[in-house]
Amino acid sequence: MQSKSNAKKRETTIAKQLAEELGVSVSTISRAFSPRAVIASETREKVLQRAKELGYQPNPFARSLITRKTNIASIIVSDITNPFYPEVLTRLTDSLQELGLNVMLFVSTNANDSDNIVSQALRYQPDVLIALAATVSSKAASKVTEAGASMVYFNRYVPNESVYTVTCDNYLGGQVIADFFLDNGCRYPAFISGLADATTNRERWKGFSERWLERAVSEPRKVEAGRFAHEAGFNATIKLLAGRVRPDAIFAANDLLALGALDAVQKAGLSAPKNVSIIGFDDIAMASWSSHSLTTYRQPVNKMITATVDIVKSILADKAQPPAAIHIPGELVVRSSAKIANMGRG
Amino acid sequence: MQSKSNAKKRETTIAKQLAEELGVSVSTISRAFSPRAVIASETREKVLQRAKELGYQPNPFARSLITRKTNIASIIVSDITNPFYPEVLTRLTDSLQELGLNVMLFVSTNANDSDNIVSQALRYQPDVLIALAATVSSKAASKVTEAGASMVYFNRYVPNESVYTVTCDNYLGGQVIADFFLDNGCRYPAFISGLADATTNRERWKGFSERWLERAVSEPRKVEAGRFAHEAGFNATIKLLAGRVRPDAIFAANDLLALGALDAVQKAGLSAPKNVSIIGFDDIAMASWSSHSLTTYRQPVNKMITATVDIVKSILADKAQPPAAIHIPGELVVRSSAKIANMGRG
DNA sequence: GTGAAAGCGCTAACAT
DNA sequence: ATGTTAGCGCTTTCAC
Repeated sequence: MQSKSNAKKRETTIAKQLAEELGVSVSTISRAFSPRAVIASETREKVLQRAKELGYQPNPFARSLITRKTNIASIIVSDITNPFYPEVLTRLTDSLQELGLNVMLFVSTNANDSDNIVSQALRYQPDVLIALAATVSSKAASKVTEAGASMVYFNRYVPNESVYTVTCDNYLGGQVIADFFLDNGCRYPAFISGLADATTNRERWKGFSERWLERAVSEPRKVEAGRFAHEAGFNATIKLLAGRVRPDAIFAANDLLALGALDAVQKAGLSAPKNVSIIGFDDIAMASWSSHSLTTYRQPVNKMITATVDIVKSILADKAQPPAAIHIPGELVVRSSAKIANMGRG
Repeated sequence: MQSKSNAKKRETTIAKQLAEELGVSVSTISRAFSPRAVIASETREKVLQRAKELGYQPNPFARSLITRKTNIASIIVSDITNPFYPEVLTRLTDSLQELGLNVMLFVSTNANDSDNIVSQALRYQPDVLIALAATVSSKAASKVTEAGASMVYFNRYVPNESVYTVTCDNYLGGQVIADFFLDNGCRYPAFISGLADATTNRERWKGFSERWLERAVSEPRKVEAGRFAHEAGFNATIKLLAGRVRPDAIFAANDLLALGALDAVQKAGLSAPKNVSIIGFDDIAMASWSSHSLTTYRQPVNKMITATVDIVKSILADKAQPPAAIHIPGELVVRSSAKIANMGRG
């Protein structure tokens, strides 16, 4: 049957053609494409130019079969409904591309799947793996090290394991927000928790509640929204407002939850910051829209990406770098969803 | 220097080990992993099980070097600030994974780059390329065909070229929105245009303006926002409202623009739908939030993804499938940002 | 500085 | 049903 459409038959490979046409050997062609190979620069020029005309580039599969470097970075994400991540994903990919890495993308839809997805990713022997907002089981994590690969966790922290981690300083963020509420006269704080297991969620709560208890007697309430989503934040807040003591300060584990909280407050006939102050976490684009004007703790995306890329570079250079956890401070962006006390000047 | 960290030295390859241990040849190992190869099922079982224990999987590079199938799908995206696309990206990736394809991700940051990015993608000889919300030059497009690969355009239309295209029926959407405005008594329509070159943008405007002119005498105004972004929609609307004749109906080329328009209307001391009706396009998650409650034309994401995956399947099965353009109708989701006329019943 | 030869890990004829 | 052989497209010793 084999119709004519099977274009790739036997055309003596472009590389060989090229070699013949230029009167050199295939090795020379190869050397022309290896920046560090010894070759007369004129020869290289000649080869490279003609190759460009022909649209020839060395086959990366054949190449990595022998070099044992794939130039592949695998990014593993779980479901990214949070608008914070798409930007991170594209910018990270862009940066990695500039490093000469090609990105393979793996999404793990349900948490159970993550182990599976990791071994899938490992098949391509990536030079480096990056877990983006994905929680990876320690079983899967050890598979990675077994395979001799390195993994960088972006915005997830793996406790008790020696791994590369880049996160915003979530604990500090929680503290800063507690301070802000306290400094501005709030008394009855509540925390809306997103994905309970996520380390981001836990650290933010930890910083917030610990700082609060250091400075005040009241204890922050905590309500589980279950997910990082607008609707979840909305529902949690409705529940919160129906309680006996209405909170006057709500810290939501991320902006999506906080925006849900804002809507719930309005739905309840109240308003922020008049009746209740609301602060989120991330500083996604929507937070600054005038319809929301959300006070939030901004994640230092640029620095986080730079730090990640630096780690990747060091891994590429020498796998023996010791893993380190990097926590980068963000900054509180004050908008109108949280009240500011009238404090006398001077 | 070569420190000990260079874990991969010479361990006779797992495949050979396996073969020896099981007393079979490497070909048999290979056959066990080829679902359609002839091999005794017991032998296969035996191999597969032991392989699993050892964590062995065939090296995809070596494999595709000979099979000339890479099992790779390359997705090319441009900057995806529109929250519509992350979801598409992850779900598409997920579906492709289920098909046994691995996804390579390429982002083209500035438009000039797109040609470059395409040839980058082509190096890996993907079984199929998918352009996601990315405008690819026809030069780059022909490179793809030259390389014997197939490309599917998601939400972009390439005029005058025979390619695989899956889009929402943008023209129809524009018409439906014009009809809605007209049926509900609007008289002075305006269109907020996003990325002027994007085919989505153009088709929506075309459907909208043509239908309007069919049914009414007034001609829709059109203002260029330049990008698909909240701020751009905001600014465009401010300009629009400052004009001599204030529009009573605004169709924004996508939801992000429409949400910006909503904020601008409020900023101007007006309100939707009282003073002006606003309709967007996409139905992103935020559109349904009570703080926005945006009437919008919903893109049939599920169907669009399914259609794309179906095309990919057919390409995988036989490259000679004739290219086709698929335009899938969406549906108008009526919320409170656009007024509904009191029309008598019965 | 360059060519010849070997071989990366695998699959696909061709035997048996 | 399985083993043997050849070779995918490249890089890398090793000669020269």
